[in-house]
Amino acid sequence: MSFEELVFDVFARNCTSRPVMDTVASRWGILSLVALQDGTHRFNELRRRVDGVSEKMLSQTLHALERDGLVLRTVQSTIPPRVEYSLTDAGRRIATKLTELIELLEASMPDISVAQARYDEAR
Amino acid sequence: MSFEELVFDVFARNCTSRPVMDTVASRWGILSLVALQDGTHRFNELRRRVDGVSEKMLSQTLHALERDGLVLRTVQSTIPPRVEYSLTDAGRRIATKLTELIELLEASMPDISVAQARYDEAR
DNA sequence: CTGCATCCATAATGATACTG
DNA sequence: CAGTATCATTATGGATGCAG
Repeated sequence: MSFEELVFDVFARNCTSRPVMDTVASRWGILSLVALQDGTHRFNELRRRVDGVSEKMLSQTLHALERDGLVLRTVQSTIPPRVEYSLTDAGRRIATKLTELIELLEASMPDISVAQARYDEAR
Repeated sequence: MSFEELVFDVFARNCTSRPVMDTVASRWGILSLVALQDGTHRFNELRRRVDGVSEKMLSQTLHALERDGLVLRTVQSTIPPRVEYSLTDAGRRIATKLTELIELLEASMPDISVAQARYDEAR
């Protein structure tokens, strides 16, 4: 199976890259990937780190990222079970870029806050 | 009004950067910002470019980006009206980073497709 | 401990029709 | 052209119960 010669374009309505982008750039997808950048983490560890995520959404997000080959999930069938999540090489590359985006956005927040205040003022 | 001394953290549940990140990294937020990278565009131009977006979502997304100070909206009250959208400096910085993310993701799609096929195969 | 399954409430999204 | 309004559909979130 080879996809090498295909062109992927997120601007195209039915490109297969669209759902992948939706998963990666989703609210919890971004935070999950970035939270895994400093190494392996367990489920509830991630849950605490990604403040506000529900069990259900974190589980769903991690499975989607695993399916996309960005997150690796390893299970140790001990009692109690130990499930660990980490990034694949592709996942790490994307997480790095997401971190840059987050840093840029957080650095822009002062300007953004001022713009929002001005905008809301005007109505 | 000064926000300079505040720390913004998207990982915190109630940080004001969270909704901004949601807007920027939303399905249509990303594509709208990147579509505006090569200059000024009109509403229906963007609508054609961002394949699959509904009128409502494009309108909503552009308004949110305008409120965040990332997109500039200029109206010429002629008949028919001419409304133009472009990026602000902050918008341009973020759009540049989003473009890098898109390029990275599109370049990773061959690997991702293989991973998805393997994953789906296994169930 | 790590989750999946289910039910329910609410929010986001989309299709369509209509207006200045 | 550039939207808004309305309604239908879908996604998301919270709570709870249960299993390996």
